[in-house]
Amino acid sequence: MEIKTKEIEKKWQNYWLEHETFKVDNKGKNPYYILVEFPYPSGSGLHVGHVRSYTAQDAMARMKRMQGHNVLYPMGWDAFGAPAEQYAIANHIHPKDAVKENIKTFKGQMMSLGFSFDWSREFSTTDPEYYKWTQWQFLQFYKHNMAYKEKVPVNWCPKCKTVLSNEDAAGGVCERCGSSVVQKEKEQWMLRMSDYSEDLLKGLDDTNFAPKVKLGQINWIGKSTGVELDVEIVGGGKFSIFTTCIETIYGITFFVIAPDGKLIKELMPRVKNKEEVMNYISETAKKSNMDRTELNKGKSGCLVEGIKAINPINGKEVPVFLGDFVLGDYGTGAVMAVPSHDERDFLYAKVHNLDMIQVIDGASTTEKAFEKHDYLGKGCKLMNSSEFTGLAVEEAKEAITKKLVEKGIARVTNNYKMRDWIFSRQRFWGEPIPMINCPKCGWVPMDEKDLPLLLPNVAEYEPTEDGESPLANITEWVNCKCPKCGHDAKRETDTMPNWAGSSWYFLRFMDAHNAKEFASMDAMKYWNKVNWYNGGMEHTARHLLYARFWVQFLYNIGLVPNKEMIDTRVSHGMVLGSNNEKMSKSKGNVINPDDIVNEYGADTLRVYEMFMGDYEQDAPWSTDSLRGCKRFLDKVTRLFDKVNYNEGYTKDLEVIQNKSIKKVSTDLVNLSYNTVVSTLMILANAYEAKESITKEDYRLLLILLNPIAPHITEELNEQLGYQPICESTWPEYDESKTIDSEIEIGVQVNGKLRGSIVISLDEDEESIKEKAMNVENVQKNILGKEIVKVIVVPKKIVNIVVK
RNA sequence: GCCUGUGUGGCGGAAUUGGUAGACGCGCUGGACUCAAAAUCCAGUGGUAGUAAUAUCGUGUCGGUUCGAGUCCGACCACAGGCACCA
Repeated sequence: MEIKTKEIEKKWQNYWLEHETFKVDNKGKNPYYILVEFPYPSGSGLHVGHVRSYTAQDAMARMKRMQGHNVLYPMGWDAFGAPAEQYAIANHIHPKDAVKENIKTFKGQMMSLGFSFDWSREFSTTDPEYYKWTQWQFLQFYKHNMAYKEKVPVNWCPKCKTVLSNEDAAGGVCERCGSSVVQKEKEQWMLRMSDYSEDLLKGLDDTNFAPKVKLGQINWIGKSTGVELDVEIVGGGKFSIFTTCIETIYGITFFVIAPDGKLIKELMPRVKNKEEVMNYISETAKKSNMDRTELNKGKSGCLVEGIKAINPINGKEVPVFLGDFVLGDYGTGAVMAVPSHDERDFLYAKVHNLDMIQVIDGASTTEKAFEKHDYLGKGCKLMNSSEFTGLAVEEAKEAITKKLVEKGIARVTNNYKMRDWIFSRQRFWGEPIPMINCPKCGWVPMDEKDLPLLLPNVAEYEPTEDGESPLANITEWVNCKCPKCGHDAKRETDTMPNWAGSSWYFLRFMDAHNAKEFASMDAMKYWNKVNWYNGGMEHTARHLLYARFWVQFLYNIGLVPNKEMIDTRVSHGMVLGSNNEKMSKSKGNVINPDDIVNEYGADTLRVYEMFMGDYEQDAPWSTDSLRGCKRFLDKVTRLFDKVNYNEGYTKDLEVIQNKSIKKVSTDLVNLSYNTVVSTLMILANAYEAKESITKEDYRLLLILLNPIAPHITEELNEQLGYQPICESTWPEYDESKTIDSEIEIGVQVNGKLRGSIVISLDEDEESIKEKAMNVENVQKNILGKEIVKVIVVPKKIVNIVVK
């Protein structure tokens, strides 16, 4: 049998397209929704990493279809974002044109790999028919008081001239351009995501996310339970602090407040060293949160002269400091400092030469101790704490809380790390925020019937110097009438973050061309949930949380059928370069899937990417291993010439065939793609060892291999004279035929392997023992020794214990 | 620092509930076929010793539990990713 790879791959890709093999309707039995993260269509084309996850889910989709499921496996484009905008600015074209080109490239590449996407549901987040609904949903957020505009300290990238969310400014550098991020105050649209902290936490119970994914979400939400405590200021006024260690309250020797918070502004009139304080505040403003929290181990800060605070438990007056390690937007923006029992406070106290009072006995308070982390005082008792002295830490926590709560100056509260979602971007290439600023009415939402609010059709634009969106310069676009009073007004020029469109795209796939709604309730009820969502680990915190928040909001206003619309979430490892580093142009280790498809064929690339390693772990590229997969497919092809004219299956292949069906069927849904391939290699090897095999033997191998290598298997199957595999059913296995009648088990003496015996499945223990004892090498090792006991583990092992 | 992963041959990696460690593939060595090469096929391939049977060591390190540990427990080390003076 000779196979012309390029021709047959094209042939079957056309067949699937012409027959609309993978197009699904929103009806029928067993709906099953498999989703892979849709790509950002960058200028560099499809990455071999995309091929890995798309192939994996494609294989699952193909099997599920053959098993009788109505499988939705859609694909689209997440095409708003900075790179397209920057490319467009540099080349003086409209980003939509650049995006159109890139999508064409991506789609062609995907086509050449034979993915079984339902292309009838394709869309891009940049299509006006799509972003109309993203804007519409924003209006729902606004109308339900979930969107608001507020001046907040934000991360500012001086190069991109835009604000970044905390997530985007990780490491103190702009995720996009690498410039240092500075802090700046700016009016931003915000979504009240923090209102959903508890729901987002609880909702995880209704999902089947992988444990590490759930943990990622939990850590991001960052719930902690503690006490919010009112602190009086000498001479009037008060502020609040949040602490999780209220039991150390007698150890307070100072308070620290955030230089970027509201409190210090309020106190300013009473501050004696205004100049010093102002200087420190402006110094802090230059730093990103990362600078403040990580790099500044020196514990910078300054005393706020003229302000003294009163420890509410004992009336003691202590000084108040500014310290940039306290963040204005977390907790209350102020902390109580107990240098004896908190490492951070300890270091701060050392630098500023402040008092320390030990209040937990046995928890030592030296630098060494903090290094060894024994300052938590677990199981230790309180000291220097008035009537609470002698209580264990946990008891004291409860008792002190009770007393303060009864006094009406403290509340038990939960605090969450997760903040509201900064939803504005000062960019051109995003969904325009459909809000109008009227000098008379203030912010007025656009009329829903006027959506979509289209981006202007201009190819020339630059970011403004003051950081406004490029849209601000396009006056004919900006100027409009107030929908409420008709007065001259101006549009919001900020656009949405690129997370917006991806927060609900999986809902749109359920009903991709609905012109009346973002998706009909009927369609969403039919598919019910995304059964299986695959993506990169880097998206399991941000994107997944945004998407869940978005869905929960839609659920609360009655627009989606479930509070969680994604059931299982799994993540895959990266495909690294052959040098074990991330692929990048600068490192010269990039593999272009087109080259591989051209030289070896799509099937070979698909098999290799499944075989390259543990799907959930990173794996380096190896062209040698790829060639091995090509050889495997050649071997499968050669087996065609072994086919005889006998009916049915070959009897003595029965066990390995049933084993293979079982293994492939289960491994394909357990992310064990690499062992699917090895199982099929073993099956092919077994076939090869035969003089000849039957048509049905051969076809079984082809069907099992089809999800991973769909082209070649369809072709060989057709040559055999069968109907296409994609229109066939998946084989079932007979459990009783998956077990060999005779198996070999090891024999150990004192836990060391000394030989092996072959036993039948129903062999009784006595007979097994006898066989084990008679093994020559076992005899040698037990000679002259007392047999203490003989352990026989059925079907596993025999261990003879001697002394 | 914290959280989460991951450490198994020359390489990628296998190994349901603890039960013959290294499946499968790559690479390498030797051989067959060939004028030759490619392709293919056959044999071998964790280290050490030995012609061999076999012995011994061996799943990041050190301990422990067990008849038996890659797998369980306790300390630690290294690497990767994420988060963070989070009070």
